[in-house]
Amino acid sequence: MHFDDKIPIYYQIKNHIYHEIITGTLQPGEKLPSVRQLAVDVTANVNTVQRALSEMIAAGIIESKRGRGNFVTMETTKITALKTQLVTTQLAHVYQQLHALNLSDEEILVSVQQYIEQRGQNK
Amino acid sequence: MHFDDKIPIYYQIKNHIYHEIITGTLQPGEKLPSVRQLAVDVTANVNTVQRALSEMIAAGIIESKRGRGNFVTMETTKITALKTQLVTTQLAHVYQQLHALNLSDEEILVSVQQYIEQRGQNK
DNA sequence: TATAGTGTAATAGTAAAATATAACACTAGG
DNA sequence: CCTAGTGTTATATTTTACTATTACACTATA
Repeated sequence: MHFDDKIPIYYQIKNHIYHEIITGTLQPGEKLPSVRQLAVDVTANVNTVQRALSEMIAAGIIESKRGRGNFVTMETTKITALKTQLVTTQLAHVYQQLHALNLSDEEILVSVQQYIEQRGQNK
Repeated sequence: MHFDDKIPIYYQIKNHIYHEIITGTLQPGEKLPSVRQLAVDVTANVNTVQRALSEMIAAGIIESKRGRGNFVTMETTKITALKTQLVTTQLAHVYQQLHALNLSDEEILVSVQQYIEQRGQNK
């Protein structure tokens, strides 16, 4: 797995798994790979994976069953809530950043639109 | 200055000064505060500030004159190029993230629009 | 020419993340 | 009951960013 060296690995692992849950790669109730297997998958240490998992367990997205494995929550409301939370975080961040670069609300919207259009052409 | 503990301080300082240059708080050719003063301003160490400055110097945005101070480049083309580069980076990042959350191009655009609208109301 | 202000760099120490490794606790299945 | 597979935890070590401190190099000016 590719890591951004400006962000803690455990944090990136957490985000990675969250994405898999939200996109349905990991279904509600599904068992995750074992922590040892996950460590191999993402090329990180077991303790680092465990730290990521611990936060997801604390957030109620993952349920841990000792001796059996880690499972995605069956409460789909939690998952949709997670998605909106992540989306909002992203929007707030980019808005704040572009605003700090002196772009008006209108300019922000247009720049997003243009980025998407231009991106469609280069494909 | 407020720091995000998930991102290196020197990196945040660099971004902070870039923003000041782009918004015109720091004009082309203008002298920056001394490294020691900057360290006080942003509540960080001189070496950390210096690391941020070094990268900006390497990027050609800041010119360093030993014994005199650090100065914003007079080449305004470099500054406008920097702005577009920073904006594009932000757009690419948020697009990639939202796309990874399974949002279509259309949904991304709408969500940005809604975020801005809703934000206007809460003010 | 002396001095204050500037950038630059080196050293040593601290803190946090990540690693390697091992051990412990529990579960399921043969 | 034993064993393999699971989560959990602990220890020691390494790495990196950051800090504190000091020293050096250069510039302007009183």
